[in-house]
Amino acid sequence: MPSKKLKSATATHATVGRATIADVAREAGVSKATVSRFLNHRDKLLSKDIATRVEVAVAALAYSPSPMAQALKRGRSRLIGLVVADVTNPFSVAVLRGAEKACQEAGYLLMLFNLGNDGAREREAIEALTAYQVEGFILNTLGRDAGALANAARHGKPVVLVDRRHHDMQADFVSLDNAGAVRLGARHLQKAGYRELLFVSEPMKDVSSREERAAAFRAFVSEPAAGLHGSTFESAPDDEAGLDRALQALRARAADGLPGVLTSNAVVTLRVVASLARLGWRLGADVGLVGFDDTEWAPFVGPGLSTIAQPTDELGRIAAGCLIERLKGLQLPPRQILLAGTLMARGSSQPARI
Amino acid sequence: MPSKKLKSATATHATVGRATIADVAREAGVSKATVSRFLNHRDKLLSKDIATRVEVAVAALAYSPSPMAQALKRGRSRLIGLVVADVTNPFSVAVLRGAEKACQEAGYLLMLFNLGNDGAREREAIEALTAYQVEGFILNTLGRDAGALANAARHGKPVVLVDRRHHDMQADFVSLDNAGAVRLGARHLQKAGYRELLFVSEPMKDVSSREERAAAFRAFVSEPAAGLHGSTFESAPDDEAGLDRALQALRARAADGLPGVLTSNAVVTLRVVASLARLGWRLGADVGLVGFDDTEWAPFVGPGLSTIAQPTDELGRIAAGCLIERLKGLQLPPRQILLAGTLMARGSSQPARI
DNA sequence: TTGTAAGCGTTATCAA
DNA sequence: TTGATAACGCTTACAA
Repeated sequence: MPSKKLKSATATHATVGRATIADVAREAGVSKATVSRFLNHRDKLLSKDIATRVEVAVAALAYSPSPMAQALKRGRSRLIGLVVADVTNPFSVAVLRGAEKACQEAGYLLMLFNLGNDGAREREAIEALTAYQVEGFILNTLGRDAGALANAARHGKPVVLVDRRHHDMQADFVSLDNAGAVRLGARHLQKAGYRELLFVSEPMKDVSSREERAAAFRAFVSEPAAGLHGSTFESAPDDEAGLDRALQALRARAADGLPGVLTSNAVVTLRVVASLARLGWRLGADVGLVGFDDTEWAPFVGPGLSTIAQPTDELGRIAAGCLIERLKGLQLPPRQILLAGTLMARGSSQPARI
Repeated sequence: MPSKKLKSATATHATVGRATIADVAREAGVSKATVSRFLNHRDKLLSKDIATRVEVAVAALAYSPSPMAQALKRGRSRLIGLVVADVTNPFSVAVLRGAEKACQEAGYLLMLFNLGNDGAREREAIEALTAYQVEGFILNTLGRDAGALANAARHGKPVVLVDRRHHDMQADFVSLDNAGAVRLGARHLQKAGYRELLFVSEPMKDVSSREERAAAFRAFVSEPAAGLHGSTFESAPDDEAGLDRALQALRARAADGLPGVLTSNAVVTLRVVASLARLGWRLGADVGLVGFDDTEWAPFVGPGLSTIAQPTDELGRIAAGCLIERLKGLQLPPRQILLAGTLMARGSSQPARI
C-alpha cells in the first residue's frame, strides 16, 4: 500500500481511483519513462533487474495504462466508431454482432451511434465519433451526407462501408452480392411457376443496396428468356393501404397465373406478410414470397418463409477486419468485397399450382 | 488561414487535423484560458468585445473541444458503458435502442460491450470500460461476477441494472414486473381452459429474471384456487430432443385436458415453436402458448403468438435516465423500477376445446 | 476581466 | 541503460 494520493481530501483506503504510471514508478523506484518503456518496448533497452522491479510494481498496483491519456498522446484511441442506420433492423444487428466480436478480439472497443433511420444525423454521428478520436469507422448508414464522410476520410481515418455504398467515397465496401442474390430469389420464384412478380422495398432514398436490388430485379424480369413480367413497389412504413393496393393490382395482373413477391429486407417482408394476412391470401398458395434476410423466425411464419440468407456475421467480421488491416497500415486501393447470398427455400414459394 | 502547424512536416493545407484551443486563442488574439472560459462559462467574466472575438475564431476554425483531453482533465468523459449479455436477444436490442436514444439526447455516447452470453467476460468488459473512464454503467449481464461490479461501484461509478438483478449490489434496478407478468400469462392460459402448464425457460444460471419468472410460475400454479398443475423445464440451446420429450411428457400428463406452455423469452419461444413443429402439434389447438417478449413477428407465427409485451423502449430509456440523474449528482438510495407487462392475446392461446 | 502556469496520465526526445 | 523534461489539448487556481 505505497501510493497515497490525498488530493480528494477524504481519501480513505490507500489508492482512490486507478493507479497511474507515476504510482508504479514510485513503487518500483524508477522513473515514469522507465515504466513506460517496460510497458511498450519490454525487451529492448531494459536491464533485467529493473524490468522485474517494474513488473512487480505493475502487478502489485494492478496498474493498466489509461487509454484516454494514451489517446491524447499518441493520437490513437483503440476505438472504432460504428454508425448504424437502424438498430431495429435485424440485418444491422447481425452485422453489429460480427463487427463487435472482431473488434474485441483485436483489442478495439466499439463506440455506437444509432441513426434511428434519421439520415440528417449522419454528420452529427461522424463528428461526435471523430471527436472521440475513433481510429476508423464502420458505416451502415443512409448515405445522404457524403460530405461528412469525405471529411472523416480527409482526417485520414479509414472507413469501411457495409451494405450501403457511397459512390463518391474512397473506402472499402463490404456487402452482399445484391445482383446475384436477387437473381437467386427471382429465378427461384420463376422456376416455381410464378410469372407475375413484384419487388417490394423500402423507399429508395438513395440507399445503394435498395437501388441495386431493384435494378437487378428489373434486369432479370426484362430478360426475354425469363418469360416474366415484373414491377416494383416502394413501401412506406405507414402506408399499409398503399401496399394492399399494390398487391391487389399484382394479383389482377397475374389473372391467368399466380403472383410472386420478392421483398428487399426482413422489415418489408413482415409488412408484406401483414398485408397478405389482411387480404386473406395464403402464402405459397395464393401468392409466392421470397424475402431478403433469413431471420430465426422465418421458418415459422405461415408455411415457412423462403428467404435469401445474408452471411451477416461474416459481413460484420470482414468489415471490422478490413478496418483493422488499414489501421495496421495496410495500403491498398479501396476494395469491394461481395459475399454471396444463400437461398433458403420454404413453403412460401412452393411451386405454383394453377 | 492563420494557424500553421508544420509539425507533421508535410502539412499541406492550413490546419492538418482538428483545430485546438491554442489555435483558437491565437486566432482571436487571446489566451487559452479565455477561450476555455468562453466555452464553459460563456456569460460570467467576459467582456463583450473579447467574447465576440473568441466566438468568431471558434466559428472560423470550426473548433470543438477534444472530449479526450477534457476527460483527462476533468475526470469525466461523457461516455456511458453498456454491457449486454447477448445482442442476439431481441430484448437486449430493444433495450439498447431505448438507452442509446436517451444517452444521445443527454449528450452521452455509448460504449458497447457484448458478452455473447459468455459470463466469464463480464469482468473484462467492466474493466475495459472503466479504463475508458466511462462515467457509469448500464448492465444487462449474466451477473456471475458480482466482484467486477462491486469494483465499478467502488470507483464511484453509478450502475444501473436492467432485467438482471445482482443481489449484493447497491444499484438502481430497472426491470419488468416479472411476477405480475407471469401471472398475466398464466392466468390467461388458465382462463382459456388450459389446466396442465409447463414453464419453459433457458437454464437458470443465476439469472435473476429467469429465476423470478420461474418462481412466480410455481407460486401461481400452486395456488389451490387456480385448479392447475404446473411444472418447469430448462431448455438448453442444443438440447432439442430434451425439449421434445418435455413437451410430450406434458401432453401425457394433460391426458384429460389440453396442455399450455409459457415461455420465458423470445429465444425460447422460437425453440418451443420449432419443437411443436417437429411434433406436429397445432398451436392454439393441440397446445396453448404464451411467450415473453412481443416481437414484430409474433402475430404471424402460426395462428399468431400470444405474448407478454415488455415495454422495452421504456426500460432502456428509464435505465439511461436513472444513470444520467445520478451523473448529475442525484443522491438517493438504490431504486427499483418495475414496469408492467401487457398481454397480447392471439391465436396460440385460443380457448381450449376438448 | 484577462493572462500565466500547473497538471490530468501518457509517450518521446533528449542528455546523462 | 536510465532519467529529466516537454509535449498532447484541455481546465483551473492564482496573479495581474
